[in-house]
Amino acid sequence: MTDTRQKLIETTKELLWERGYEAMSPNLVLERSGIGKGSMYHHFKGKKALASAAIQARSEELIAEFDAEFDIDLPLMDRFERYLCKPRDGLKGCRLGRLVSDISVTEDELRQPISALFTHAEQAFVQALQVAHARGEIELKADADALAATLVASIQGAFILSRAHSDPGYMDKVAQGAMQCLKASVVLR
Amino acid sequence: MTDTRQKLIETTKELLWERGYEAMSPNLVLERSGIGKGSMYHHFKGKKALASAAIQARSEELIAEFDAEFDIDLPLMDRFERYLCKPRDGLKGCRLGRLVSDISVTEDELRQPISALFTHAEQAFVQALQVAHARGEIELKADADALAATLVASIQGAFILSRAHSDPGYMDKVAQGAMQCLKASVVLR
DNA sequence: GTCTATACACCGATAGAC
DNA sequence: GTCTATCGGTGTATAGAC
Repeated sequence: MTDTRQKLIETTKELLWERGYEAMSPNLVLERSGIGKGSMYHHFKGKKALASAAIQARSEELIAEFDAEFDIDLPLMDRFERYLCKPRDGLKGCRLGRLVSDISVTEDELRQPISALFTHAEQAFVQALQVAHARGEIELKADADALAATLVASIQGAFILSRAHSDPGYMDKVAQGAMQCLKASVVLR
Repeated sequence: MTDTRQKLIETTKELLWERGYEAMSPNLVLERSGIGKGSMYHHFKGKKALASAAIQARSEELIAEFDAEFDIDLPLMDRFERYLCKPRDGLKGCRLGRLVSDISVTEDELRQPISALFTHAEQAFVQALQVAHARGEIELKADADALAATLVASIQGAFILSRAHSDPGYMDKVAQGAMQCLKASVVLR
């Protein structure tokens, strides 16, 4: 059934988030989903194919989520604040970003959908800044490309700090810092 | 010999950097170092103890490295620039930061030396900003704590983006962005 | 399509000779 | 202290009945 396939993907998404690629095993997926081994290998060639489908699905999901939150009719700075300061569970890590530490992900082409998500966010930020600038609404004290990458990086780094210190409060702390930096770098006219 | 012990730690540091904790195995350490299994288990109780020693050593090393680069007699902004823009191999990831994605690291107390490194850097940044502020050398447009955390997070995030895009150029891009943000947030008087 | 049984490699760890 | 041999467990994958 396509239902079985979907359940395998959902369970794999969960486990990749919790444990990353290396520490996630097909056996765990089967145990948690209650699906049998034969079913899994009927739908997917192996662990890598299963993870690939899950990562692809997660990427599409997060891109849609991003658009719903950022690509919206609000003043520029409100859009950034909405994105930067939205609630995130720092201790769990980024659903996709956490995976790039796994050697099997960066070596294979499993990283492609992760790259796509970050590219999407960066481009949306650059676009928003450039449009506002072209309209004469803002003056930029920083390069739009570099600023966009830095904002995305800040959030990813916030997850790292949260997990390192085992303190979810770092998400807000960094979000505040990033927001203050952004306000200092973008002069409204 | 204490030499064997040291070689085990050095090899483990390398492998933790390359593969993280989950994907690093004692067998790999032994193979690469040419040391026998019995030796390893003579010096260390097990994989976790070996990794713990390696992480502890790496943390001390990176703290010393940080001090040599940042805690230095230069103008404030030069010190930040020195730290933010120093050459880093983005594709390899942060020698310690990359480990917090591993569930075994964050669950156990292996994360303690990693937390210590980040705390050290954050406090040094806060200290530097506060001293300069107290001396009336700068005016701060952002909270020092939040700014410090954001700078550290940016670098960690830059590693994530570099690996996700498989593009080492993101290290410089984010460093530039962070530097511009910093300059916009810290007004020299 | 789904299940159980099984194969085979590797993992972390131990035993015991030297 | 160091080595080799080996253990029990688990990971990924396959076989083959239903």
